[in-house]
Formats: sequence, structure tokens, C-alpha cells
Amino acid sequence: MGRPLQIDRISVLEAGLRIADEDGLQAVTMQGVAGALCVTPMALYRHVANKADLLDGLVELLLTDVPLPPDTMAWRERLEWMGEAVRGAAQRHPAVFALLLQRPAATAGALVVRDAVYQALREAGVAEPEVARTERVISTAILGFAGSEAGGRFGSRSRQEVDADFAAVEAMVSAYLDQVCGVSRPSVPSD
Amino acid sequence: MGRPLQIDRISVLEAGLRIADEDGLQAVTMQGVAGALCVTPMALYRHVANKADLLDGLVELLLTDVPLPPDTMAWRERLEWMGEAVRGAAQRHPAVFALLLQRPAATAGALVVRDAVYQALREAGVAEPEVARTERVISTAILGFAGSEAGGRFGSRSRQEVDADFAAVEAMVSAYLDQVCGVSRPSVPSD
DNA sequence: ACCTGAACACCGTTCAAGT
DNA sequence: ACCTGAACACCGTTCAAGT
Repeated sequence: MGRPLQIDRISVLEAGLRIADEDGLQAVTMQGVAGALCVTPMALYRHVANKADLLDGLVELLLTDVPLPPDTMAWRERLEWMGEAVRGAAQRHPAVFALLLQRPAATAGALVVRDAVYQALREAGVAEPEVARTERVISTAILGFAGSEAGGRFGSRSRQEVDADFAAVEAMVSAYLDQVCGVSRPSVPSD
Repeated sequence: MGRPLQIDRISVLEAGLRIADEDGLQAVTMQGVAGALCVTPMALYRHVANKADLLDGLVELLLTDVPLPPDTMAWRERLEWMGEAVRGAAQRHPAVFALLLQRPAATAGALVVRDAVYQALREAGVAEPEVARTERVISTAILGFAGSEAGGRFGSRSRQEVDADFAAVEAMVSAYLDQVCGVSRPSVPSD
């Protein structure tokens, strides 16, 4: 616990994220974050507008903790990578992850991830007008799973069982992608 | 706003749900709920153990607001019905819906919905050891979508566009089900 | 420019007391 | 049995003041 007697926005957010990870969202108070930085609560207001801004900042910080895949990877592997990266971020930051579904996916950090998915979908051959919707559909499935796991909705199931659940979600998403980009697994040529 | 001078657990929860629906979760305070019932905050403690218990009760109340389909419906229509019923409950109670992903899906209300899905999956021909996992996978997708919509993650998109997104999620889930129960849309007979 | 002290309204919760 | 009054520790936030 370094206690720099000079505070900035990043150190405030990092302290908040650490508290959220360790003790949950209800432990993230202005007094708690200030205490972790050896400062009075009022000192925080120079670096965050208010508590809502602090929480927004935590979500952004979480999003920077989603590693993007290297460009050299094929699109399908890149999508798998990102799904697992999102799940990993949810596991590391379960409390803050719950806030992700709660706000518009239009912040800087959210756009970085979204655009990486867009790019992979284009390479997969998804028609341009379908790209945005396809991203929302697969993000919805991945976020629903990661959020459920992080939030504890799956209860005390074993790690192996939850891993198998995630593999099933990935398979569902993958089959959906095959359908959308119109290749592999050829089936009834309806509409 | 009837003000019965006799209070019970149901009236406390209903007041809490109304406040959550109208003004959001942060407006659900012991004082706020008590005020709506024309009672002091301390009076609530005879009917709910504490605030966490009140919130748990709100989630249960929301779950009773998910109408189950009539038995006479075929399994696929019943699953569609439940997906739309969950989405509807999320739209009516967006604030409380956010709490759903946050707690174990093992409460009485959650089990009622879960078991209805189990039953439909069995009729669909899903093998018994796959029923539980399949339920988790499709619930994950539906909850992820409904939670995103209710939480505002989709931003200010038009109702029509969000409806189309939901239809795409339903299609993804439906195709997954075809795969799991092994019928229709025959494709490459791999593993 | 950055932090502090004092203060305010508002939380959740308790306990003893009223009826 | 059910509700209230008084009280406590703890919130978020402000404003004027210190350095």
C-alpha cells in the first residue's frame, strides 16, 4: 500500500477497483477510497466529479483489463480470445462487472472492444448491415454468461462444470456465426 | 396510494417494487418505503429482516410477474413464451431485474421458472444429463439480453431495432436447441 | 493547485419504550 | 403484536479555509 501524498485520477480509480475486488461494491465509499489513499474524502472531489463518476471510471478501468488478441490471429480465434478475455475480466472484477450491463456500451473502453469484434465479424464475411446486430447478439450471450458467473447466479457449481457451460455458450455463438456468415455446416437453404 | 394502518410483508415489498420501478434502485431506502406506507422506517423491521432481505423480496416479487405459458402449448412455443415473459418483466421492472444476475438462481421464484424450462426441454427430447446445462445456456442468453435492454446498455436504439435484436437472440437459441435435441436442420454429423 | 475542517442531509440499524 | 422516539455510526456532498 504505497501512500503517495500526491493523488491523481488514476490512483483514485485503482484504489476503488482494489476495494471493489476485495470487499464488493458496497465497500466502495468515498471515505473508504480516501482512507486507502491516506487522504480525506473531500480530496477525491478534485479528481472525480462525484461517486457516479468514480463508478463510471471503475468500469472503464475494468475494460482496459480486457486484453485484445494479436492481429496475426484468424478471426474465429480472435473472437474466442475476446470471449475468454471478457470472462477473465469478470472473474477478476466481479463487483464492477455487474455495472457493465447497467450503462450504455458507448464509453471509450467499450468501443475499443466492440470495434475489435466488428473487425473480426467483417473478416468472417458478415455482411456490413448485419455486423452491428451480430455484435450485439454475441456480446449479449457472453456478457450474460460472464455476468451470471461473476454475480454468483450459478451458485456453488464446480469450476469444471462452469467451464463446460461456457464451452456450450461458445459453441452456440459459433454455430450462430456460421449461420450469419453463410458458410460451413450447410443446411436447409431457407430464407 | 392506499395507506392501510396495518402493514405486512407483501405490502412492504409492493411498495418497494413500485418505488424501484418509478425512481430506480437508489430510491429504495428504508425511509422511502416506510414513507410510502405512512409508517416510520423502524416499523419495516418487523416484516423484513433488513435491507438485503427487502431486496431479495423484490427479486422474488419480480419473478412472480413472469407469467408461465399454458400447458396446452407445444414445447417450442412455451420456450418462446417464457423468453418473452422474462423480457417483459425486465421492461416493467428494470431496476430490480439488474439484481437477478447478482444472486443464486435457487430461490422459490427462480425454481418455478427453471423447472418450467426443464419440462419443455425434456419434451423437446433433450437427453436428461443435458437438460440442466441447456437451461443454463439459454437462460444466460435471454437474461443477458433482457438485462442489457433493461440496464440501458443498448443506449437509445429504437424499439424496432431492439425487437429485431431479440428476434436474433431467439433464433440463435432456437438453432442451439435443434442441435442439442438432435433433430431438424440436419448437418455434418460430427461428434 | 491541492488538500482539510466543519457542517449538512440522509442512510441502515439498535434498543427501549409505548399502545 | 405492532409501531414509535431517540440515538448511533456511516454515507455523499458543500463550502470556506488553509498551505
